[in-house]
Formats: sequence, C-alpha cells, structure tokens
Amino acid sequence: MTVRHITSGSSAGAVANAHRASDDGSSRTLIKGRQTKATIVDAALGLASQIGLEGLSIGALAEVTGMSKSGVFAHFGSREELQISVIREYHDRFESEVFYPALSCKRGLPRLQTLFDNWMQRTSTEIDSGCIYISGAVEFDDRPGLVRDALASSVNTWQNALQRAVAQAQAEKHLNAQADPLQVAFEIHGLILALHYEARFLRNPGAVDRARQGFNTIVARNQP
Amino acid sequence: MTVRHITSGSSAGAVANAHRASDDGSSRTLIKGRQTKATIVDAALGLASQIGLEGLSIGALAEVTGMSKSGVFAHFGSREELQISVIREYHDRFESEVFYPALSCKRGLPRLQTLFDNWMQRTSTEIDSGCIYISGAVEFDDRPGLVRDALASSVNTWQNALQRAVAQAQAEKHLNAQADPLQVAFEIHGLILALHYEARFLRNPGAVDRARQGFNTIVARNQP
DNA sequence: TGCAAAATAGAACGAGCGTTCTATTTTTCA
DNA sequence: TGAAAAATAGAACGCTCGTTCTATTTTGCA
Repeated sequence: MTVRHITSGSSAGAVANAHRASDDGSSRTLIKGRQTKATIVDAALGLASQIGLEGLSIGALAEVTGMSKSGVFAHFGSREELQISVIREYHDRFESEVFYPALSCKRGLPRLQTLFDNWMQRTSTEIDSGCIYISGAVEFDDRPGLVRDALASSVNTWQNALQRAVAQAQAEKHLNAQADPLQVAFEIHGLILALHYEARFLRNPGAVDRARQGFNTIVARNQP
Repeated sequence: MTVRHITSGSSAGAVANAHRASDDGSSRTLIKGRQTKATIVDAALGLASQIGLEGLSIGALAEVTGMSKSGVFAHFGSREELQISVIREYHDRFESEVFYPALSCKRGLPRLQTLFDNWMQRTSTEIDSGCIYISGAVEFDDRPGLVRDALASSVNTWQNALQRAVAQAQAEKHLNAQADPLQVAFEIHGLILALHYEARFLRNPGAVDRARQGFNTIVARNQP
C-alpha cells in the first residue's frame, strides 16, 4: 500500500518567522529552543482546545509553562504566529490520530468507517478538549487573515481526504456509484458537528449513538 | 388553531437587574430609556452576530450607538446582563422568523418542511450575520454561568419545538411512526450546522442545496 | 575551556477592557 | 411649570493584553 500523506503535497511554504524566532525543521540537532517551543505549542493547544484560539493569551501560556511572557513570545514573534503554530500542531495530530490509522484498513467502506469512528472519538471522548476545526471556524469566519487561511487550508485538506474515501468506497462497489461523494461527505460532516454540539455544549450523553446511527443510515441508504 | 408559544410557559423569572438598570416589560408607558435600550440591544445583536458574544465590548457598542460607555453600561449593570439581553432578543427574533410563520402551515410534514426552510434561510442567506446559537455554543461550552444557561435554555426550547414538529408529522401519518423523533431532529440539526460551517466559514455556495437535499433524503427515508 | 549565539527574564509601553463614581442633562408626571 | 426621577456623560480605577526593549543566563560548538 502506498502511504499517501493527507496533505496534497503543497508544503505551504515555511513562512520565515519575522523576528529571531527559531525556524522550523531545517537543522538536525534538536537544540534547546526547539524543545521549549514544542512544549509551549503543546500547552497552547491544550489551552486553545478549551477556550478557543482567540482566547489564547501569551500571559496565560507563560504561567502554564512557568516561563516569562517575553520568553514565550520570542519563540513566535507574534500572537498570530502562535495561533498558526497551534493549528499546524492540531493538523499533525489529527492526521496521525484520525487519518493514518485508517490507512491500515482496507480501501473502501472499512476505511471510511474507521475514519468516521476515529473522527467521532476525537470529537466526543476527549470531551474536555474541543475540536479547533470547529471552534476555529466560528471564531474566524468573519476574521480574514493568516490564521483563518491556515485553518481553512487544514480543513479543506481533511475534507478532501474524506471525500476521497467515499469515492473509493464507490470504486470498490461498497457504495452505490450514483451517490455524490460531496453530498455524502457533507452529511457526515453534519453528523460530527451535531455530535460536537450536543456532547460538548448540551452535555447530551446519547449524542455518540445518534451520530453512529446517522452514519449507519447513510451507508445503508447508499448500498449498491 | 391554538397558537402555542415556542417557550414551554416558564417565563424564566425576570431576574431583577442589579443596578438602576431599567426593568423589563412591566410599565406601560414607553419611556425614553426603554427605547434606547432596545436600540443598544439591536446594535449589540448585530455586533455579536459578527464577532460573537464574547467579542462584544461595551466600548465598541458605545461607539456604534454614539453614546458614552457608562451610558450604555447603565442599561445593563454588567456585561453578562448585556449578553443575556442579546440572547433574549435573538430568541424572540428566531421565534418570530422561524417558528411562528410555520404555524400557518398545516400540522405535520408541511409545517416541518417550513420550519426547516425558515431555519435554513436564517442560517445561510443572512450570510454576514451568524447564528449565535451556533457561535455561542462554541464560545460557552466550557464557560459555566448565566450566559451559558440562557443560551442552553433557548436552544433546548427550540430543539423541543423541532422534535414536536417531527412527532406531529408522524401522528399525521406523514412520516413513519417507527422513526425516533430525537434521531431525526439530531440529523436535521447536523444539516443546519454543516450548512452554517460550509457557507459561513468555507464560503461554499453549494451548501444550501446540500442541506436541502439532505433534508429531502431524511423525509424520503422515513416515508410511511 | 572559552566565546559567540541563542534563549530567557524582567520591566515598561500604550491600548482596551469592565466597572465605579460623580456631575449634568433630559424626561416624566403631579 | 417645577420638582423628583431617570438617563446620560465624563473621568478615573485596576486589570490584562500584545509587544518592545535591554539585560542576563544558558547553550552549542570550535
């Protein structure tokens, strides 16, 4: 099996950090600064998952990591770059927790099913750490800029992967070829969003089963 | 036809405003302060629809309405009360734009269809004014307090109304009685959320048709 | 080991925030 | 019309924010 990266090859071009912020992934030696940066981004992702990318503050981050504000700041050069770093980190984790593991399932419906299960798991079981693809969309739908762009880019990448999985299930004759993969992906996305809404905001414990049943219905309806 | 209010009768008990903020709806004479408050809330709703309830600031509101910060503030006594007022206003408008008009359609599937259409309209065509039931859920899912409570209460009211409409469609033999109204409402909610996400964040113009098609599919599947 | 470079700390900045206080204007009603 | 009440303005508060500056410490490497 050819392991295909979720991203379509475009490496998004390593924007040079404005200040003296350490560059990403070029050198081989893992110097101290890089470790620290990783620690900060990890903490930032945890914080952003709870209170959102917009709620992320350098002061709070400094307190959590036990550093000074300026010490944290120096790694990014701006709050915007910090937010983008968080999005990149989330993208990587999403990829390695949702997308990659599904590649070991055989192409078609099994893989699609696993993608959905993994996705649902991320959305629901980690009940205290929200999905920044969802919260970020709400926060940045009216806020143009680099953060929004990074967010939309990651989401598009994932949506394409999902659509591809649906199309593959059709190609494998697991799903009816009549169906529009975009429509199916749209409806699946809706189930995840409803799950997130009901589980996280309304604290409705039955939401997971509802989402799963919705998925099963979609599959059953598009049986070849 | 008995016009039933969307709220289940509980008037939520007119919490007395802390300061000298004008009380709501008791007196008959429409004194100046009440008009001004309505103007402020209207502006606040517009602002909150764009940048969220959390993004709402009294300073910005003062600028928009041409008043002083303290002049604005005095009407509410706290930022929290301002946010709650905005939620109440949104609730009323949602009720009168989505719920009430559907009551003129005959009970069952026609009414359910109209509810969905109106709901979709609010979510999509007013493309530059987001739904605070959606943005608010993301902003307050980890923030306990009166604002969250007010939001959840309004959302629950509306969800109950939607579930009732589904059950009525079953009672009228327009939909299969086997189906679980909660499950159907969940899936419809997902369609609206996906519509909001794709139309507002991803700027995908085809989202309205996708949502409509999703609804039609749900109806077709649950045909008696 | 020593020296340049990188990483971090600490203080300070200007701005915006919600809120409080007091004064002043406007409205209401007998 | 005039006095009481309500509405509004204006200044100031303590706080937090992102950011900038200058030291100081720590690291990496010849």
